[in-house]
Amino acid sequence: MSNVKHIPRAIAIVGSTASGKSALAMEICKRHGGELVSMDSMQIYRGMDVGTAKPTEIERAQVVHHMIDVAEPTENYSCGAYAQAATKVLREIESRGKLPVLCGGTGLYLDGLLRGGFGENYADPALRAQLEDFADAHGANALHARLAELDPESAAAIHPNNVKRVVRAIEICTLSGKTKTELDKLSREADPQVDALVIGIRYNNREVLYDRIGRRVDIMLQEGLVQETERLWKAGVFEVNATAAGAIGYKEILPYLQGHISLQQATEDLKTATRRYAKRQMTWFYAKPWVTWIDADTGSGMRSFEEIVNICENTCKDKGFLL
RNA sequence: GGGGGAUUUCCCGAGCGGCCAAAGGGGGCAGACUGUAAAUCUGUUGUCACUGACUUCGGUGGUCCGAAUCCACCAUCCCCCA
Repeated sequence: MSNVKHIPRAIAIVGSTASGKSALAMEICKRHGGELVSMDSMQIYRGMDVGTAKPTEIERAQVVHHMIDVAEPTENYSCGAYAQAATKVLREIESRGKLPVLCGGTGLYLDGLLRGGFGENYADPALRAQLEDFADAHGANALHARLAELDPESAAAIHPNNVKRVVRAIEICTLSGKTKTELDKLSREADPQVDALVIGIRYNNREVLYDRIGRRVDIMLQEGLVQETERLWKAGVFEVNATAAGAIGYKEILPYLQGHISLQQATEDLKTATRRYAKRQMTWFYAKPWVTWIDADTGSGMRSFEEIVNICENTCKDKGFLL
């Protein structure tokens, strides 16, 4: 039979938005012949550049970037599709003798990659719509009861009010012919797709991070976030109920374009939404025992970029991911 | 100068004599999340020695067994007449 399947090794850099993870990942790539693999559910989409803080042309010329601009904003990408495509990319990078460096803030995508076992992408928009209508008509609890019949364990794990998740779980059970619980179990037992050293950038002083977020938003506005949103609007992104329409930035600017609120209000909303998102990312990553944390700020203030890069390199060396 | 309406907990905003530490929303804080995830959802949000006590509803003083809710005056803001 076959030998043990080779699993690509990779360094993964995670953290909340505006944490500085991209700059760190770029630097690691430059120094060690790496190629960057984005783990970002929104940089996936073409034409969403300013709002997703996508790497610039210059940056992409300096370091090869993957998993960016692989789908249209009007289509719906998925975690499963990401896991499969990214796994392939990682293998290719390694076969080229380069170092794969994953970087991004979409925790679910990282999970998908680490756990593996994703097969077919179970999705049926018509069924989905039908289930949503059922919830509207009969209430969230009634829909939840349907899931409880199909897959009691999933039902127990998902709050009845979380209609979106309940719908998705029923969709998966229906299309796969298995319970979601069974599929999760299979995925847990499957071989991991990547052997990754996950490094997280952390801010002990939240104000420091929030300042960075504020500044980043101001820059996005200067770089044409409003115009970009308008382009997406005209392309119909907001009409088709696309995943991309839920991206922070466009969602907050749209009411301004529609004349409902002032640009100042939209800017404030955007900053608030970004801060809240950052908090959710922190909650997600803090709960993962396998993240090795680097403190971006110490008791005496912000660390220099140089210092952060050095700590990261040393950590990678200690764990055998860099020579 | 005269008449009317406001003032509520971080913000917006309900409440119009007891069931009010005060609805609801926002924000904050904490959390969940393996298949749409920058999404979605949950809890919590006056203080404390916390199944109870204490301090809050512009200010001061009243009425009442009892007031955020009624009365008087003061302060600030808005509208109308002049």
